[in-house]
Amino acid sequence: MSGLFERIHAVVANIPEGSVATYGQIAAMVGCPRGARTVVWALKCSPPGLPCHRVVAKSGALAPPDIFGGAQRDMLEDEGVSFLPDGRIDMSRHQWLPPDIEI
DNA sequence: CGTCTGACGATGC
DNA sequence: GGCATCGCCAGAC
Repeated sequence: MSGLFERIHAVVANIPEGSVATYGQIAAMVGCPRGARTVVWALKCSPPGLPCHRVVAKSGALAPPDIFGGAQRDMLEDEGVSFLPDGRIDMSRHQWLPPDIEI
């Protein structure tokens, strides 16, 4: 795990179904409290199999439609995530509370 | 080494 | 509460 890059992927891979994490939250978990944008970059280079659709903005807003072809909301709803009328995630219900910090 | 990129976050208006 | 701006970080070139 030499790179922050790989730690970010490890954390994202541990987000359970039915929960979501924010960019800033993940950044903090890997030791970069203000590295939200680094997480964005890391997800851009995310390997296949990584549930990057479970990473959203702190406000509950999803990624732009072209990123997941508009399927992000479907995938999340399929996992049990509920949405507000705004089209944003109900963060108070679904934001991931990590049981243990990933090293 | 300087510059650019990114799906953000906090702040200020 | 929504929008604009600045800040922030790491990897690619």
